Amino acid sequence: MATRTDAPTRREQILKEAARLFAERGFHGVGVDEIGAAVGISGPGLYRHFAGKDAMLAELLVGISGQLLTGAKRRLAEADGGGPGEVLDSLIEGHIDFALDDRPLITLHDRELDRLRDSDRKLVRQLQRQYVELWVDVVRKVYPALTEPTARSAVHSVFGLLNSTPHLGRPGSLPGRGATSELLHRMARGAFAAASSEA
Amino acid sequence: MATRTDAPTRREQILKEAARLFAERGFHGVGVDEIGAAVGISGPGLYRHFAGKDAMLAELLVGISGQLLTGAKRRLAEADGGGPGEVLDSLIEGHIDFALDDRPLITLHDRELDRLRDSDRKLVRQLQRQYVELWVDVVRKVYPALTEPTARSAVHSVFGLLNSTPHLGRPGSLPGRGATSELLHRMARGAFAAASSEA
DNA sequence: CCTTCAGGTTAACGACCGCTAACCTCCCTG
DNA sequence: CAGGGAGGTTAGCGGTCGTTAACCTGAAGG
Repeated sequence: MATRTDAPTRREQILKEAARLFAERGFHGVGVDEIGAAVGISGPGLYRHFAGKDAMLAELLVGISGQLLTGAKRRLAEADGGGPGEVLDSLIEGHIDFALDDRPLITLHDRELDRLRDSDRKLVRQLQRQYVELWVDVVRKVYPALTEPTARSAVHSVFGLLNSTPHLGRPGSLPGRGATSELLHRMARGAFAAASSEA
Repeated sequence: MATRTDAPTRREQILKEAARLFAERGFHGVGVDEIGAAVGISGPGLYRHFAGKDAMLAELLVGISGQLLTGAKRRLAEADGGGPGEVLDSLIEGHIDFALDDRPLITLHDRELDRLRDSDRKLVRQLQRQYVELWVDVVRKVYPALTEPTARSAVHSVFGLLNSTPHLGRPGSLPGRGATSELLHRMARGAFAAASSEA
């Protein structure tokens, strides 16, 4: 991934603001004029950069899913020397970083998927599924007692746990990013361990 | 709570279908005609039962928050003889039951709050806060090592975990309700325990 | 210096949507 | 058997919203 030191393009500004607004008020709750105003231009000016409102949402959601999957694959490759526990820790860390850095995107990720065109929705679903399966494989290596369907349920539930950051109040009310990250990490590991232990 | 054996009223039918549709496509994504069609009448007929579309959402969200809080208070009172661990188990069980039985409502609960009138939103937020504080108190009795802000973050995160049921696929793909409930329960306890353990 | 084009602008159209108005039809009750 | 209210219906109004059309402007390039 090229380190981006250059200023964000207009397209990127639009995507960022659109993500924030969609997350705050929902896709249908935000007008194109508002998105335009958020970047200093007016509504129809957006159409110089995107084919339509739907296209912005599609690019956002595909981007999120792809970014999550790509990051996970990279971490899997990088930590290949370590034990499975370290790989799982790396996956958890990556997901937490994403959830803390891009809260609006995390919110969108499981909220507005149905508004996509069929082809885009299928693509996003496929990327999501790959991401989940990647987690499931790692989790089952760390906790071999878990059956595959149970591991999948556990992974989804831990995603729910990690994605709870938007509900943790505005940054400042929570005890600092580092502490929050550590707390979430410990809880995720604890949840997996408990899922694996016999009833 | 009176045991309801009588048939659901038209109002209740409408609320149930509206909840399902709102959860599926978002508040702004559903038209009044669709809600009417879902109960066999046409759009404007709804206005014999509700002041408007907003009123349906308000009644749903206030109802959810109130139901959760009331149930939690009842469980707290009933299990007062037992240890704090049993009380926490009871709270977890109640929340899981609700999440499994009323998936659309759980989805709405943290998704459409901003569409409410100020007064309704304040009411819902107050009920939610009471519910959280009730959990925080119980959790801190079971895990005294937890500071209050940490316990609150942990509670929010466990809600995220328990509310993940809508993402677990349609009922049938998951290993049965009892097993799912037990898995979520174990994971929630494991997450709290891990939150409490030193880093 | 003229052209071109990227990236804006405002005006306006067409569709949709929440809601009201006006009307209809049972069913219950005095 | 009047009549009135509960619970529907359809027609239509008013506003909003996504999108397009038409036009403008400043900077780059030959």
